[in-house]
Amino acid sequence: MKPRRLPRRFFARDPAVVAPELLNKVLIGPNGAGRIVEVEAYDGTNDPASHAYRGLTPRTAVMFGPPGHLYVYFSYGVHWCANVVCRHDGVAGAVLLRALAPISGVEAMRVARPAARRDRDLCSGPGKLCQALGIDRGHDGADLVTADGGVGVVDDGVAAPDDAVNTTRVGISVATDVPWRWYVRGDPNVSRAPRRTKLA
DNA sequence: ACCGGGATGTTCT
DNA sequence: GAACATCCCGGTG
Repeated sequence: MKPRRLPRRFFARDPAVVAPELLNKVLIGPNGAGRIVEVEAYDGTNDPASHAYRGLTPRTAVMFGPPGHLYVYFSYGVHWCANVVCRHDGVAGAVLLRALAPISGVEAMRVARPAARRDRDLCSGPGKLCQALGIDRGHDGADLVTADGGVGVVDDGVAAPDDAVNTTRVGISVATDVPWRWYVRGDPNVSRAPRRTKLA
């Protein structure tokens, strides 16, 4: 099947519906492309873990805009993380892209991520995949449907898995019991669960 | 393998 | 000040 960009209406639904359907779609960035193998849904209205939960701020404005755009935020003062904006204009929601299986541009990704020892380390985390693909602040608000800023999501004919693992989200401290993380079963690029810091 | 700690901007209390 | 949708490196077993 010839690759096609996803239509706007694909994104204009609840993030928890869009997220598992994004598995096996292809994210294109400045440095290359990768198959989406891990995602998390964040609902801006009812979900205290969402950046948009407290309302519209300069940082979260993109999430309140039209669906199909990229919401890019700066994490821990070090990394960029990329989300796909969902739902309709005025209602916030997003899907965090957590891991990719590299497809093309692997050489450029290796240059962009010198710390990656193996190719499976290139895109196996939300900060890693942005560094590998060259996604940063300049892509916040970019339209994935028109691929305006060099970023886009396409369907190349690989269906979303019907046996994706559905579990709780990673790295948050509220709503930790909500099962809004999905990943491709057995894929080596899926991020490792962060080590629990020792509690007092 | 596991663990501790550092980096470091933005947002919120 | 503290928390944060993270990642990397170095020490120890």
